[in-house]
Amino acid sequence: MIDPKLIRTDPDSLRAAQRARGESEGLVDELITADEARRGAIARFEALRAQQKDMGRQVARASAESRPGLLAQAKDLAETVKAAEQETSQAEARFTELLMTLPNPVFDDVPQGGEDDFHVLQTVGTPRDFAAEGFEARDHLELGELLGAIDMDRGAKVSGSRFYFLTGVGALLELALTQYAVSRAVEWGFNPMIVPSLVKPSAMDGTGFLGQSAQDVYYLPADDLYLVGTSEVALAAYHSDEILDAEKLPLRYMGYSPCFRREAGSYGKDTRGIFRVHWFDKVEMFVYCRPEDSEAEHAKILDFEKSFIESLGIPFQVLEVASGDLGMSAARKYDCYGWVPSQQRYREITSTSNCTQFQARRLNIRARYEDGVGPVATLNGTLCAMTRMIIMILENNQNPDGSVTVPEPLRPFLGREVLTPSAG
RNA sequence: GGAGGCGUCGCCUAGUUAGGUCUAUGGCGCCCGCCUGCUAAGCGGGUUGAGGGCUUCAACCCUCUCGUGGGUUCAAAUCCCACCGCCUCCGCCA
Repeated sequence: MIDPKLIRTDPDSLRAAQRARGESEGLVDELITADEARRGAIARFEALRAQQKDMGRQVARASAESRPGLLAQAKDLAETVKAAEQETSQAEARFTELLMTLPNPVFDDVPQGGEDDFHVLQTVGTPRDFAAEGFEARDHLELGELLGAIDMDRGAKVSGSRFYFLTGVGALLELALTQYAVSRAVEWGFNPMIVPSLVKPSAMDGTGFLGQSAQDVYYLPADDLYLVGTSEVALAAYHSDEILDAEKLPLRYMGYSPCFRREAGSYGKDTRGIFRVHWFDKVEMFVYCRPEDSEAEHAKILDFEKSFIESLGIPFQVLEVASGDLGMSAARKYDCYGWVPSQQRYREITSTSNCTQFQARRLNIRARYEDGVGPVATLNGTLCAMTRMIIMILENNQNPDGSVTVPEPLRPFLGREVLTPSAG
């Protein structure tokens, strides 16, 4: 069930939003036509149905003489009702189909353009000058191999390209990062959740991952299940078909799960190491809130991300992503890009999206407000994507001998201050 | 995987064996009122939810809702089919 209020609100701003994304404005007109058809069909059907019910009562009470005549009438009516019912369900299906293809309207002040038109909002920290320190920075894979932390060769042997094993201190590092991330999230009031990474099509579609990004998703046809690319999917669908208590908003969840990505469009890109892999583990933040609070909640999530990255001593930039690169569900998106010394540039480590009411409408998540029932807003944000964060930590904290200094906050969880190359 | 049982309006529950004011029973809980110095008890009333219409609000009207989706029928909580979920037992397994 889709909340039909969506397209009655303001067709003009929907058209503008479509323009901003470089998407078809005609879709909006089609939607409006489909909605009118749908409403008309429903009204006709409901009226007929009322008639039919009334007639049913008459038949039940009818005397033996009047019964046959009434029955004949009722029979005719039943056919009309059936036809109207079919028309209604077709009109509904058409409307839903169109609505599911409509991306979330982008906020007006989002930078226009595509992948390269992001705005840099902030730069935090200063990249180390390795030349001045007298040595050349190793990349994360070289360091990982020296430390006995990353094994790509056997990853490829066992599972194929873009798979890895984290070994020894590598495994310990991920576990420590996980513990640290979870402890911070809990401290900030997020309810920790370990969530399924296989979900039904309704969950995948509801979160907006079966649109343009469908080719990036693993699908298990034998079971009609999808492997999630982020725990956002399970966390969003968690409250699907529910009416939440507005008093309890915002609801803040932290999800931990493996994430699977086919990386279909990225052949030959970032093939070295664990930067771009088919599977990684991630601690994710997810928030349900009142629509009018979504921008404030978004800012909070971004602050949490910044605070987490900064606490690990990684120089980074905060970007606001441009309209054409937002994906289907986001009305606004901020990415944090961490410094990668071996590449001499900033690369994505976190991403937070304000999906406003988009996912809530598709997943039928509402709340009971003072003035009635309506959709909530949903937001998500990366707290710690393990592989990317491991890269950042290894490269930014490396020493000339190939050892890596463990960032202060991780030490209690890792039980050591420095990772040293293994003798063998 | 095999066998059996069960899904009713917050919770429990009647109704399903002969389909028809079921326009869903009763209890608990909750809400309002009465009573009371206060509380409890007692008494009276209300209470499934969603969508839409109308509307200042309220009232009122219509549709849908008995796990979900189909089917049979003039008419389905009730009959038929499929699916989903839960429980018990067996097998297998972490």
